[in-house]
Amino acid sequence: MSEQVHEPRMQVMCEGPRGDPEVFRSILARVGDKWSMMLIGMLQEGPRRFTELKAMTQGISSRMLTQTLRQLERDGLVEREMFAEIPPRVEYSVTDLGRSLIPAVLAIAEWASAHTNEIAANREDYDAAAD
Amino acid sequence: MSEQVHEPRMQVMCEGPRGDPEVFRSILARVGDKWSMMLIGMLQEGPRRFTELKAMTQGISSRMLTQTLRQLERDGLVEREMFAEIPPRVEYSVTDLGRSLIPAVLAIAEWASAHTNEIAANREDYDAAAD
DNA sequence: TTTCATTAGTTACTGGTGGTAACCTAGATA
DNA sequence: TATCTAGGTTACCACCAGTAACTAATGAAA
Repeated sequence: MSEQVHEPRMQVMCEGPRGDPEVFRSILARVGDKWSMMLIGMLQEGPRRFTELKAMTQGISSRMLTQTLRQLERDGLVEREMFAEIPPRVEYSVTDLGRSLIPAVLAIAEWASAHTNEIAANREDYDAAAD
Repeated sequence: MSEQVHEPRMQVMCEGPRGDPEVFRSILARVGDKWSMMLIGMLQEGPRRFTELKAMTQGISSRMLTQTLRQLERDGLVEREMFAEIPPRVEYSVTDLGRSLIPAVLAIAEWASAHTNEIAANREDYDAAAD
């Protein structure tokens, strides 16, 4: 009776995807993750070594870089190739699946970029109004 | 010399947006947030009261609902209207800014939905390979 | 032969935050 | 007097993102 029917396109946001909702959530969380999408962006240009990525991603720690790359690898968005050399060499590259994610992320990133100042202003107003 | 030039469209993901990078980051983080986009999706159909939202968003606690709505309000994505009645009545609605975010989020959500099973399989393979 | 440098990490620790359960307010109702 | 309602707040705990420091293995340098 009081049950509302969601628009079909919104359903994916509210009710759930075609698979496990928890996996779905974790994918969205990965997009919002501080480092993940930055790394995917960097790897788009070609394979990179651990130290290169660490240098490009200024501010990231070894632990966070390892952790983020491992998660991306686990999801199949990034590939890791290890060479048995001394000193060790490891190359990371983005997979086709990872590449296919980029346009969608770019859309969000561009919205965010376009509205960053507006939102910053909203926050200032809100905080200022808090008497 | 060895400096690589990023594609301009990727720049927004790696280097930064047109505004404060921290604000930009926090916007991406909000998209990845467990509840935020779900609430925006629900409010798209029209204004909702606190208790309605709590019932629709199964699993959320009062504290988390308050907190998430406050953040969305602070960013200017959601509006809060309070009526001086007893018992109190509060209505939340999505703003134009909030509405403008939806298509971009939908693109991500649809990618996630389409690849949920593939990624779940990748994770199983990865975990199984961990000897 | 004792250092040092290099690469790709790991380990111990800590602060912030997501989440639960219990409580609060003010008036109407029984 | 006790209970119900709506829309929260408070006290509390557990987990996890993030930092700083350390490590393994080897070749080169002194």
